[in-house]
Amino acid sequence: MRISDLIEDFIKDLFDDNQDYIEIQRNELAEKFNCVPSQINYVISTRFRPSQGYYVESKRGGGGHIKIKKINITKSNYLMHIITSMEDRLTSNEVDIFISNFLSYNIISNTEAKLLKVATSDNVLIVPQEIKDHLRANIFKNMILNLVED
Amino acid sequence: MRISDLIEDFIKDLFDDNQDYIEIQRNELAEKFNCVPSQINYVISTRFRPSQGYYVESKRGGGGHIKIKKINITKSNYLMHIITSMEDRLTSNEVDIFISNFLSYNIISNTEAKLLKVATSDNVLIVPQEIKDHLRANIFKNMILNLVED
DNA sequence: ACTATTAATAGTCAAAGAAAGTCAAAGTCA
DNA sequence: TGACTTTGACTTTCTTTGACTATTAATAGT
Repeated sequence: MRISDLIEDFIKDLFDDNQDYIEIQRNELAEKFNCVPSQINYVISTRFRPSQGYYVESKRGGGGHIKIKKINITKSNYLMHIITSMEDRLTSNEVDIFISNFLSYNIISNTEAKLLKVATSDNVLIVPQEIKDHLRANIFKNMILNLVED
Repeated sequence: MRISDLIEDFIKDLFDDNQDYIEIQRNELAEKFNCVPSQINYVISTRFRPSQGYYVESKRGGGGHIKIKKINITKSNYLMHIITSMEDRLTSNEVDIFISNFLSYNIISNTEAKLLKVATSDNVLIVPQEIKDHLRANIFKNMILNLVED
């Protein structure tokens, strides 16, 4: 498994039920995973974006830290937030993150997750590169929209 | 025996009874068989198609891999039969008919029906007419494939 | 107290690395 | 000859690394 994935999982595990935010120290975490500190930034910027339901703030200097907040949600709020803040292009990587977030928030079922994943996966969308990410975003958005009311 | 056949057999042997999917690394496998990496793609695209009961996804970059999922056909002959006999083009009308049949046989839930419908609907598939029905068929097949085992 | 300096953090960005994908040409075989 | 297979050059995507920058807190000087 990739280091970035391990770090992602580690951070997500830090959230327990009552916490809506967690704090980490970049260097400490980097040391734990034996990577360069900037890899933590990479993980955060690819997996904890606002459009993925997270809000991040940080402080430098002594006692500095990175604070990651989960946006507070009901199912339909959350999905609507995702839809409205989503770009009109999506890579399959981004979709993966969305889906894993949806699952960890328990707002979709495993079957629904699979269907979302399949309908937007690179192998299935047999169209030219230039339009693939746009098509993917469109399919994804519309599918989610249909999950909102359930 | 052809190299492609050997690779095919090798991959199929990786599935043992409890696994429903396996992961390979393209370069590693190519090395094992002393062939160019792209031959792995050839094998996958000719021998592990949806109509043959396989679903494939992959990831590039460090830690990348190819994941092949095998559908357990005995569980749902009906859907598998549909998939194998389906043309590689589908109009949205045809999709509607399939879906309503699935529903009346209680093979899929209402939510699943909605997701299938949306992901293949004309408005959502923003691609040129000439390729729309083909894309639709591909999405539909792969989605159903992933419903087979639930 | 007020300021200057140093140490402790975190951020940025681009290059290098590690996979996998594509496509078409060349080869093989019935 | 025509379908299938093999090959390889080129492309794309994602991750890892590291040099350099920016900010803040702590500490030392005045």
